[in-house]
Amino acid sequence: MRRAAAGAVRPFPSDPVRIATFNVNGIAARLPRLLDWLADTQPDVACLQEIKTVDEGFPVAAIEAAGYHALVHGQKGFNGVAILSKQPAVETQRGLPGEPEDDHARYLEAAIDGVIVGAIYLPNGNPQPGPKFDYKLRWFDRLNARADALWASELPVVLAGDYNVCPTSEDVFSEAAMAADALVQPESRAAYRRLLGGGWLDAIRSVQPSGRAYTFWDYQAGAWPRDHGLRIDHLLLSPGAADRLTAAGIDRTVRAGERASDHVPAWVELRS
DNA sequence: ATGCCTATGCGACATAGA
Repeated sequence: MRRAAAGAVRPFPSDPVRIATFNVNGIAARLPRLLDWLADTQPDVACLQEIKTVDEGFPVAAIEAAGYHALVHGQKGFNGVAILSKQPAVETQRGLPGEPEDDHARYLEAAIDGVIVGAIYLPNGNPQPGPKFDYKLRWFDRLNARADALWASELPVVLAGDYNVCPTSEDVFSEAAMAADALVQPESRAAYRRLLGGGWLDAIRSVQPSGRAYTFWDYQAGAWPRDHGLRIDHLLLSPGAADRLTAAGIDRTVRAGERASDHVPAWVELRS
């Protein structure tokens, strides 16, 4: 398959556009793995979560050398999102409106090559019940409001990221082991279902309607070798994007690498 | 019931993750 060379604009406009999401769990610790993955899979857009650095700490030079522009919404120590793109990106939103005292860096959005791409790092919400879980649900409400506004624009939109929700029991290695976890609570699942009910397409499930499609394996308790995973990284497509969907997948083998993130990338391809 | 493991911070343990 023809793909753009690193650093070049897409030379064949008829090629599908690949848009990916990857929770790197620390850009500083993960840079070698990130660069390997970019070189191997050549996504046109990559939404990153948990960069765990301020904007000034982002390795812009290495990312540019790999052929990508970078938009960064960072934070000291934890959280932080970024959007990498081969084509120039125009930022359309930084943070979600609706809660001025919220200082977490969890949302960044840009227009790239005619597609609106939102990078999402939804709050984990543990322990639940409690203030962190309440924050998660409020943040989910704000995301739903943003999704409604984007829907109304009728533009092709991809909302990609770590949603910290296992949508159904098929997305959890063990419902019993996870029963008390914020990721599987009915309120969390209901908020995610509200997006789908509004018409957004869960791209991974649209190509693989059932069965395991995990994107996360804990570092602890041998979760990866036992395949005790979760599906929590999702790409939601508006109708304008869904109409162009040609493929979607999960780069599962990334989890086996040296000093891997606990998440792996997920991606979609949209025809031009 | 809890910790297991990993990353970050101005660190010599704590916080956060999921």
